[in-house]
Amino acid sequence: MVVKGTTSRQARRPGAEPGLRERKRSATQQRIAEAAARLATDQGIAETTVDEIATAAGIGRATFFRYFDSKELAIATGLSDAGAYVLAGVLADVPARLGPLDAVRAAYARLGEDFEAYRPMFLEQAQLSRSSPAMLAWTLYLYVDWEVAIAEAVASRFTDLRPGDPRPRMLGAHTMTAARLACDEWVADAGRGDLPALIQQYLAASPTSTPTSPTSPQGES
Amino acid sequence: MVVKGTTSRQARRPGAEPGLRERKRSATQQRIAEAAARLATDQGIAETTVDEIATAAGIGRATFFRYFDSKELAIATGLSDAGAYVLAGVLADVPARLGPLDAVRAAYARLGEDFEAYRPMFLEQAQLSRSSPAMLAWTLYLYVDWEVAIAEAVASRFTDLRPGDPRPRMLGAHTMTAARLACDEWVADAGRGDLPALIQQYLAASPTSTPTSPTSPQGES
DNA sequence: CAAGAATGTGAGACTCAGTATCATTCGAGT
DNA sequence: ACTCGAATGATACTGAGTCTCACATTCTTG
Repeated sequence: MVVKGTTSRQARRPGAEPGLRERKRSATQQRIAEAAARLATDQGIAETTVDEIATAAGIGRATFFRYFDSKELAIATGLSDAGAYVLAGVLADVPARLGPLDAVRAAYARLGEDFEAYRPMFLEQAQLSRSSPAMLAWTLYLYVDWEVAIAEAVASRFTDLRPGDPRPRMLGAHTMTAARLACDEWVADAGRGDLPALIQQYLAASPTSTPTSPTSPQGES
Repeated sequence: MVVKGTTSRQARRPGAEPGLRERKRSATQQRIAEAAARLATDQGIAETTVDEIATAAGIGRATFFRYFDSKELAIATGLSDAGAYVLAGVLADVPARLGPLDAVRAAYARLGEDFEAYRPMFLEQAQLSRSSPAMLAWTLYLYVDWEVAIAEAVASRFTDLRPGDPRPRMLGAHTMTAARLACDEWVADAGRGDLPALIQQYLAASPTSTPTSPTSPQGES
């Protein structure tokens, strides 16, 4: 759902490699998202028009809307391409013996290792995502895609998984929620705090960690 | 954040009852949301203009945007006022001995009792919330308010709650996620299934129900 | 390689969402 | 009653998002 659907009535057989048309399409998609994110980061969202983004991406205005439903969505996509989507990829490299939740925590820990290098860029993007109601709304919309990606990435770690099992999707949502709330708190603190640690704290705060049980703070970075 | 903030520099002392001005304001807010939801339900979202909503609510066009940031937000608010916000209210009436998660499950069970009466209306609203990317984005945006409301409603059920404890917010998000995903599945099934039961299933699928541990099905409907 | 079908593209026109301004009206407190 | 701050509505304006159509590009089939 990240790429706006093509009108392809001309179905491609599943096994074949993507043709020139599809490669061009995803390349254009990426150029637009990158241009949108860069312009919005530089000049602000309101000051960036779709015309500018389209020109910067080397396409026409009408074409822009064939790729993204809204300006905010293009920006949010460009911001996040460098961000949370990689989590699904990292998840694949985490030891298979780890359970779903532990795998997520390990993946975040891995990502947190070179967090400091990206801190300023990350803060800028996190602030931009929250800078207006419309921007936040479309960011939340994108999170759904990430939830699905994470759900697919962890699904194999569930044993006795029945079709339609709610657990992978719920874990995907839980993961994104932890990231979102941790980011909220981090941004509210002007990006001074330790975001990876915050994420781990939120991840640990599962709904079944009943108050009577100690809910050990889990202070690992 | 449901009501768009007033510019009130003339602070009202916290104890006093709301004056005519504030009562009028929330009444107008509600009239707009209701008119927006009704028109959108009747004619569709794209076919409903802000002008129509404003006229139906008996206000001017410019005033509309002093109450809502976007058309979709007004519609989503109108749709949800009849829906999930009541959950926070029901939560207060649930026996105090229940823990946070059990309280949520009990509250949903209570709401599910007269679900059948509202099934058609509920389905219509759920479909409308998912009818377009923009509508879904703004619906997700509203869910954040509900998360906060639920978090506040369950906070007292956590023992040893430190300020800034992530658990209430995470539970609020968990609750809304369960409702959202259950609704997705329910809508995909054209509203034929048992929504309350679905919600309970999703609620039970907590991230710590590790696959190695039996993950007791918790089959109470 | 040729030709036709399917699809992607850009230009321009159009509707309407969302913002800003300003004169007017309304509510709260004296 | 009087005054100040806030809410309102009319108006005008920018720009998002949609639509259509002519044209270009890619895919397919022979």
